[in-house]
Amino acid sequence: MEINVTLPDGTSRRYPQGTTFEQVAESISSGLKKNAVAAKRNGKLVDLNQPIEQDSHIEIVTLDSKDGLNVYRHTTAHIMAQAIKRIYGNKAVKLGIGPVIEDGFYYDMDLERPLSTDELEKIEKEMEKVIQENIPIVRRVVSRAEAIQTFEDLEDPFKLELIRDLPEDAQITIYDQGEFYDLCRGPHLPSTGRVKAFKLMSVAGAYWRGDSSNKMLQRIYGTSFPKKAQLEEHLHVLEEAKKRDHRKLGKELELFMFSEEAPGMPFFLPKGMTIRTELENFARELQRQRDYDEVRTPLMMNNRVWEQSGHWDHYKDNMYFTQVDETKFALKPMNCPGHMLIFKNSLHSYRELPIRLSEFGQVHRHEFSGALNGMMRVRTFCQDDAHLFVLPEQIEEEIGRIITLIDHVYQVLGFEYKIELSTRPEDSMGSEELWDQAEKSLQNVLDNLGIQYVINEGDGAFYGPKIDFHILDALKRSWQCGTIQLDFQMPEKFDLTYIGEDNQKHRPVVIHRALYGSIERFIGILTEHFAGAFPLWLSPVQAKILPVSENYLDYALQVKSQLEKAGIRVEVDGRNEKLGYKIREAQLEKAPYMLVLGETEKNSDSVSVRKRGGIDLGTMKIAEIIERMTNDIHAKLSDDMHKS
RNA sequence: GCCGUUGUAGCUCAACUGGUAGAGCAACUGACUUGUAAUCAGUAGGUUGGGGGUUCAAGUCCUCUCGACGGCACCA
Repeated sequence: MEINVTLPDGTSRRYPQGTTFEQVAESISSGLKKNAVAAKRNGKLVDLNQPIEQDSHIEIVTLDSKDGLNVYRHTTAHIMAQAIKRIYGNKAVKLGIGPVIEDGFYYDMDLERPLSTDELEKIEKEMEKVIQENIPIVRRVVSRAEAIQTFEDLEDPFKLELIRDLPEDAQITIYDQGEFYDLCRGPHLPSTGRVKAFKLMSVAGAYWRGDSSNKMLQRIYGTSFPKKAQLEEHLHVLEEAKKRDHRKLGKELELFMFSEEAPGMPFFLPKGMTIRTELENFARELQRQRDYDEVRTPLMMNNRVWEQSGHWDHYKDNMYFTQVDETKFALKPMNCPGHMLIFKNSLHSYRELPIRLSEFGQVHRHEFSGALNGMMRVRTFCQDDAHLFVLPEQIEEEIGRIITLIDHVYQVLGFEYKIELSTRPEDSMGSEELWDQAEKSLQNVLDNLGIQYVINEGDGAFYGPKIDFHILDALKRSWQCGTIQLDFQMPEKFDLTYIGEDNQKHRPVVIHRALYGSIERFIGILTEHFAGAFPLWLSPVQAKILPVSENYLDYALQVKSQLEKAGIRVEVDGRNEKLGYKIREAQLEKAPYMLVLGETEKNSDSVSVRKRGGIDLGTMKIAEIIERMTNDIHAKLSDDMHKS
């Protein structure tokens, strides 16, 4: 009997019933057979060696596709599990789950003792053997009873738990791979010999099923690629990312530091502080133009404020407290309550709204020690925060204006970004109606502006839904920075009112927003994004003046003072060193401009200009270089955006 | 917080199985007076993160503790 097989391009072919996907691939071309790793039947991934019993839409999955790569990596994970069981004993290794992730795979397992990094090499060697043996990988459908029996015999509690949780009608499959077998949905490569390049990356602890009340298993991370060169390339990219690590660059470039005396709390060094001030002033100026009023509120307030706002209920475990004169105070973990108190400080007419209060507000949040990470995750940071008190009918327009503002900031810095809409979390405050209304408004604004976004279910703040901005850095990593949150709760909690046209009290709506999010973290992101070579306007030292010998120090200082008068940040390297040495250091410090001067320059009121990266702009008059630099500084140009 | 790794001079790193801490760079001093990515010589620099223990002897072994790193969990 023959069946009808439809291929992705719409053509259909006839095959005898029971023909395998691999045979179909072979019938199309031998190249396709060679590249095939799995197949799709009516959109569902299946093994190549499965027979086709009915008319189907099929697709041969090759290594070039994401699905193909995932199958390849998943098989690598099984090979790793097999190798580990060979080394440490079949029953001594209890397997958890071993899925594919972004750049590779991992397998969680319970072993008697912790694995060391040296042991990874041993495991890699054994994996190499498994691959050499080119063991066929065979799918086997089993009954629930058989499956339970199999893993009871193996004394593997995790697999038994997985089987127990499978739906009643689920088809249970086991993949056999020589002496090794594993509960698995599949599909897999036809045999172990197909894996060409892999590497085990690291071991780490991971809770069984991601639940911190469960046992901690050992997770082994690895990756694999169809070609050795691709693996090399991947490892190279990781190396490059390491070079850009903001913790390393922050130390080398003297931007910020950390001390044991204040874990997770950054110290800004003079150069880092310059960057921070520039970022703040940039935002400050944009906000000034958009009718924001800047304020500053206390770092700590009476605990009852936090009880009133709901922060205490939701976040007391992450707040810092102090007690003075019998009064319990809390360090602010957010700025909103302070701004609510400012709003309440006076009576407001509907004519005044929207009122936009901004603050560079330093907040403290007690993060778990294991969560800390350089500037990216800290225990104190500055939010470029603002709260907009608006009439209900002003919500959409105000949000639209904030979106435009954030877009402008990211464009100046050269960031692409993505938008997410986060909706009501489980642990939320207030009525369902208000939440629905708030979510609807945010959605409306985005839809009306024709903005693409994805919905992040249940990820909103406890007091309201939010629009999050995720920037993509130079290495295409995504970071949540800007945020716009719509809040009907705080106005209730603080009983905020304005006097309406009808002379009655009405409740305003609050919009929380941040452009950078955390300034500390944003600086960390910028450091990695620019690999420390900040755009001119952000550079701590914009020009480094390099006299060719000590004899020209006086002239160097003259030039310095002229540039300083023009508002340019300059340093003179007056040390008794050769020019090449000073250039090398200025380059390592990533100064955007190096101004070399000696006899010729001194006699002509000029400097010899070398740009960061070695581009020689030749000799320029002092006035010329000042004009060029001040123009670029004001235009906030990035290196790659410069016209000449 | 949990699992694992780790902590030596300002920085980057060395010191075999326990035998009394060393190099490069930086700093300082001097010589050279320098033209586009490292001039030469000399000097100084450390209770080996901190506490306790084992030992004739601890950077090295044990223990407690603090920090950092890689993950997990958490992330208003």
